[in-house]
Amino acid sequence: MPEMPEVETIRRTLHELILNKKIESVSVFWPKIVKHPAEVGQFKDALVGQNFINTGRRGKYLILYTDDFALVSHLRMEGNYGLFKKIDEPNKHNHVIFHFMDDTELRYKDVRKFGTMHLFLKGQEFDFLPLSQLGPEPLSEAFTEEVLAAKLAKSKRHLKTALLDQKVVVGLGNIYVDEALFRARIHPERQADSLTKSELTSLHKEIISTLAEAVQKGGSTVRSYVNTQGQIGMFQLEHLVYGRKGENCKVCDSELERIIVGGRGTVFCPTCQKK
DNA sequence: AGTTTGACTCGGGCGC
DNA sequence: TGCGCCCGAGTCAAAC
Repeated sequence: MPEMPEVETIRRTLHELILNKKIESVSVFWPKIVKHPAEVGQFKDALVGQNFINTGRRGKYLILYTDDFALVSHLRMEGNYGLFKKIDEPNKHNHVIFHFMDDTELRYKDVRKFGTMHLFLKGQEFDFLPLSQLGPEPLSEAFTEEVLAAKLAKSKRHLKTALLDQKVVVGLGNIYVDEALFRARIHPERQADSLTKSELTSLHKEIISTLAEAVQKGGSTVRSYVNTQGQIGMFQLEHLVYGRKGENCKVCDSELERIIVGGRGTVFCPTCQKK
């Protein structure tokens, strides 16, 4: 479940670990993870001799930059990276390994194997899917209330569904969308184009503050997530609704309900978030 | 064009 | 204990 705060935390902790590491070879044990280039052999060959020189993030995508390439990595549910000694015990869920010239290697671990990797020539990564169609970064100046309002005004979908659409704004997944909607006191099934000006103001503000706090707390550990240093996040302690079905609302003491919105489990407070 | 549906990716966990 | 089913997150293509 890495959403934006978890991916950002992984990026920050990974950055210093792999900076200036030179790739000697790459092993891919589960080729389906590599979506581009089409041939896994090209993926591996291209990276030989490359140094990791920077890291980036776009929405929930982690980007690892080498001298000539951009490796765009989506962690989906349980993907994660770790730096290990080559002599360290292997894990059966390590599907891609970047072997460095020294005695270390970067291991991509993914129990569900849902994650994806795309390798592009540096500078071209934003010209193709999966990065080419993404909406604004929620913690950037591009994400204004006006931009959010304009996108929602064009949509008759449920508000929650619209907010999970990465063309509207990137980074929100099932955890943070429920948290932001609760903080803004708006029902997840409100029609996206029905929000009042003050609701839009509140929603915009709460999306930003929820994500910013979550980044600051190192993300949310719900089941398996840890950062690259093996540390869990702390924002799950701040969750007001996600994973709290049947528990009492921390604001009004009502019992929190769980419904399905757009096929996604959704927890909200029927008193604080009226339709 | 906007929206919905389905496909796709799997192993863990649960029910029987 | 073992088997089979289903859940879950997110994206994208196809259908509507």
